[in-house]
Amino acid sequence: MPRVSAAYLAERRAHILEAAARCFAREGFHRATLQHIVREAGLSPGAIYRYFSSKEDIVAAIASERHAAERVLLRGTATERGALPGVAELARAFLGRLGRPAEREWRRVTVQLWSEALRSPRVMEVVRSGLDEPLRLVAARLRAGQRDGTIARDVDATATARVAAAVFEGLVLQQAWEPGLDVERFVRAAVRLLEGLAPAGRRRASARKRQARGAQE
Amino acid sequence: MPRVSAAYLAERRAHILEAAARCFAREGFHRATLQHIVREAGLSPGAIYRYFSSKEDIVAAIASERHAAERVLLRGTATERGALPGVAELARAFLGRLGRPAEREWRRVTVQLWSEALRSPRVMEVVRSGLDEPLRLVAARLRAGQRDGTIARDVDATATARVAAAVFEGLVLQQAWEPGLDVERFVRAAVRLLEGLAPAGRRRASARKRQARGAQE
Amino acid sequence: MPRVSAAYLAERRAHILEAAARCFAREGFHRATLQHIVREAGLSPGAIYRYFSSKEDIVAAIASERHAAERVLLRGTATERGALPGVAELARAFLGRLGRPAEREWRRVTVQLWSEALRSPRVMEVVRSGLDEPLRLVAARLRAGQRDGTIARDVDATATARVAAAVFEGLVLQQAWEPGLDVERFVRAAVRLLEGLAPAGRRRASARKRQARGAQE
Amino acid sequence: MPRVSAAYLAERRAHILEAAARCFAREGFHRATLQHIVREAGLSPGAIYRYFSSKEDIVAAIASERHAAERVLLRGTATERGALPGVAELARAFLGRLGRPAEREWRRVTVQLWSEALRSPRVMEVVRSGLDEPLRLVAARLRAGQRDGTIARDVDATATARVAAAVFEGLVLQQAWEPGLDVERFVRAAVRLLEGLAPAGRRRASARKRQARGAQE
DNA sequence: AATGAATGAGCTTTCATTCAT
DNA sequence: TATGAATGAAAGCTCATTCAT
Repeated sequence: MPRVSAAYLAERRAHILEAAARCFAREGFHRATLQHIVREAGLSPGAIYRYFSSKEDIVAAIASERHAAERVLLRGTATERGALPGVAELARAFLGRLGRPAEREWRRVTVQLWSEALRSPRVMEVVRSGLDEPLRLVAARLRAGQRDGTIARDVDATATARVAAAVFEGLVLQQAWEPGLDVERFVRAAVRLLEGLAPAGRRRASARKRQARGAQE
Repeated sequence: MPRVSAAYLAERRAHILEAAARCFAREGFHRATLQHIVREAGLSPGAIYRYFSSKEDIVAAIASERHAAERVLLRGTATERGALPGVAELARAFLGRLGRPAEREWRRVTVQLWSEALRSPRVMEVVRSGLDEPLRLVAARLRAGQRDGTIARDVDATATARVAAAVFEGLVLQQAWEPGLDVERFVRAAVRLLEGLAPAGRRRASARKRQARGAQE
Repeated sequence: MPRVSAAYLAERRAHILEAAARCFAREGFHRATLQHIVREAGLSPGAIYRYFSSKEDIVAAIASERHAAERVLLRGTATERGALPGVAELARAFLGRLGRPAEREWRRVTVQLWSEALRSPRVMEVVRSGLDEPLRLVAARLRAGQRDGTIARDVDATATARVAAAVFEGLVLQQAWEPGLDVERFVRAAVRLLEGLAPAGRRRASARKRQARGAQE
Repeated sequence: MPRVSAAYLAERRAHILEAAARCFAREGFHRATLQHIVREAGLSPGAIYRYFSSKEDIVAAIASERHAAERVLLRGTATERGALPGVAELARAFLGRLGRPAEREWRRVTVQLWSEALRSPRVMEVVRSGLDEPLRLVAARLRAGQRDGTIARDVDATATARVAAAVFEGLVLQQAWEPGLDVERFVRAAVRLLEGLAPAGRRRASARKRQARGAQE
């Protein structure tokens, strides 16, 4: 099948990546053998190696794809609204997406990428650069909120952004372990925490509204 | 009628686990071979198999040890103080401990256990039961705070406990990736978030104290 | 009804063989992959297989080409002069040619063909028929020398021809290992040995001439 | 089978080497797979890798063993006799040994080592150091002969030693190709050539003796 | 209780060859 | 004719595990 289009090649590559991701989600990077991927992709070993130079290359490519998808998601969130709602929207975008059953596979792969990053500089680079941009963005929004008075001045924007990222990571993890987790509820609790960053005086109104609903469970 | 004392056996077992943990931290569960562990422990393969039935058994044992250590830590935190300070103390105990360089190895192993849990029911069981107890404890303290008025009624204690656990997990992860991370600052930001859970009226005083210091960075 | 001329085909074939020989000289028959040859020739795998039915076919073709070239060289040496000078000329023709840097590649390929012949009847046939003709020719010249009195009667022409061939082979080998080898000097020493085949009485004159120069090193 | 003697280990190693040599002689280094060697040795792949770190390591070890054996052979030849007989003895020792059917396998392996040396620095080193010592020894004996008058002054000892080595190499090759070769006759012809190095005057007597037998074939 | 040589299934990767285009 | 993506058998090698000593 010679002289095929670039689109065909890209599609083939994506096809392999998807097959590999399914295998990795199911069995882990190390248990999933190339034979599994070969079978899942319906190809031959040689075909795989035409698109990727090694198994690790596939892992790194998956990390990259994931990273790219998150970057798109990140940039898609509006910046127009107030700082606190902006961050909350970000949280909903990221966390909410994870709740979708279709993402189940990705959550499992993501957790593995975290651990793989500890061994593979290539994966580490992808994973860390995937963390840095959200960190900067959230910190910037928090600082904007401090300037326009919607966020208390005593908040450490940089460190709080890290905490927010940690919440996201922890959710990915807990959901990977417990697919039935109630993400909506988790997200609401996270957003409630964020609202505690508002200056003391400004919290009254929203607090009262919420009080009406009452605590759950 | 054992030829050697139980203490000797326990010591041997612990010795192997420590050697294995060093190997796992250094190379990951899958890259670390039994030969590496054998070398690190200064023993023979046969000796290892006298104490553990398989490599996975070693991994599970490490997870258990970790779990037991955390349980001790958890139970060591006082319940006497008010709810919010109690949770904050818990946060400091767990998060602060992670900052110690000596724990660096453990952080790396922990992240790997998370991903290993996805494949191994045994590890999963240990890891999840290690999460459940803190979850219950934190939720209970939050509810106690709601009863005594130090925590707002609109807070979802159960979900917030999960968010708190997520913050802990995210910190473990970020520190594993970036050993130089400023944990103190991270912990302060996390505690600040928790304080936002206080009822609107009660926050004025502490907020003003903090305002004096100003935000960092 | 060929679409392209026979000359074009032959040229293509030769082009591939040259590319293959360069690869073989550089990496050996077994390390050199068809992909290497494809790249070196600037063609596609399919194109190669249009001219050769297998990798081994290329090897055999290279051996044949080499053989043909040597046959030409062999027939080009004059038979007119006396027997001993005739053999010496042959030696000079063969050995001297090897000294040329351009032949370096061929020496490496030749040594590999020798070893390949042990496994491949096709290569063996080519290699041995390439040895037989020189063997017969040299033996014939030695016998002619015995008839005209320039070579001692006690010389075993057939066996001596083999020894002469061995000298040639050994030189190819030593030069393949050590490209800087002083071939001229080697050839002189070999010719000097041949002169020892002259009947005792006839050696005086040439011996004295040489004595003047003295031994080297 | 733990804690075995060093002798057992050495024997095991030798056993593997012999099995490998048989495979290599039969199929060549590249065609002979580890599985072949495993089967021939009656062991498992893992067992082989306990003694050798790679297939190439086995090849190099075989070259070394061969080299060591030749060194012993070389040193075993007397130096007491005159120079020319000394060299002739050397020739007989080396060449004669090759004629033995038991050495057939070794000849085939040797030819392959020559070609392997072109690709493997390790093998090259072994092969070349195996050539250097005989070269020096033969050259020294030739020079001794020149000093005591048994070898003509016009002989280039160094280059002639190389020619002698070439004769040896050529014989190995020709015999590998043609196991039925009459080595005795080849050796006699080679020795006859060496005798031509005697000063002109001294050759009369031996020449006449030989004349009686006459040329063969 | 401890040793460590041995096992062997199974890993990732290669590469001569094919054939739809 | 030529292309080059695809094949798939088989390569070298690893390593968790066993068991005779």
